[in-house]
Amino acid sequence: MTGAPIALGEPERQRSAVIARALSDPKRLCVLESLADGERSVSDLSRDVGCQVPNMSQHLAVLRSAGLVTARRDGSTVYYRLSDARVLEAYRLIKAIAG
Amino acid sequence: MTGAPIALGEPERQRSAVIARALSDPKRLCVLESLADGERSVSDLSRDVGCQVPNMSQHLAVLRSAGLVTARRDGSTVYYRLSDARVLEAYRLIKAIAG
DNA sequence: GGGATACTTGCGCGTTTGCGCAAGTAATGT
DNA sequence: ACATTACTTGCGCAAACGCGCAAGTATCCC
Repeated sequence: MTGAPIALGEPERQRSAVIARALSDPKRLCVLESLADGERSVSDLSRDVGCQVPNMSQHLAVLRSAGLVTARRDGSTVYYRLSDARVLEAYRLIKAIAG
Repeated sequence: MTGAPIALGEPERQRSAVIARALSDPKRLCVLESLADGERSVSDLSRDVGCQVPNMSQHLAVLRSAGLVTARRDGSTVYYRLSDARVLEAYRLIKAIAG
């Protein structure tokens, strides 16, 4: 027995929370918008979003560990792309709710 | 002119970020699940989720200020309900992405 | 190997978050 | 008025976040 009220499905809620958290920063949303057109390098994104490269790298790490983006290495540059079209779906829905 | 790269649509991204942030906590997601069946009082939710009443009140304040839930007072008890069906839509999408 | 470019990681700092607990407000009943 | 129930708000603290900056790793070219 659990003892706790609604322990069932907790790990699933936890993973959902991680995804929502990844979406909870304007710069990261900006990244998703840029990636909507296709894959981009870290420096491209850094330029698009308007932040320093290390900062962008950290934001991408958050998105990546939430499973929202995927990295592909080509030579010395790393290209990121959306790992799932539903991510944009979710963002659009949230924007719609935001009105 | 802005000077900053992608300043356009920033306020909209900000509002979207606030909504995503509201969805980024397991207990708050749990609240949404409870509210999916209809309105519930603060103490009901506190029991469902398994936390203290003041803590629940704070979580509800986050959801409310993000515009995801609405409060209705009946006598001394306050009932909360989802303010928009699309909120559940968004949660379902996120769960789907979480796999 | 040496140097340049592209990205990641570690560190320090100020801000925000979630929590428990106490105190405050609001409405009901006696 | 007093007590009770229902909820909100303030406070203090530990943990997490976002950021800038320096240092590290990786890849390419000469």
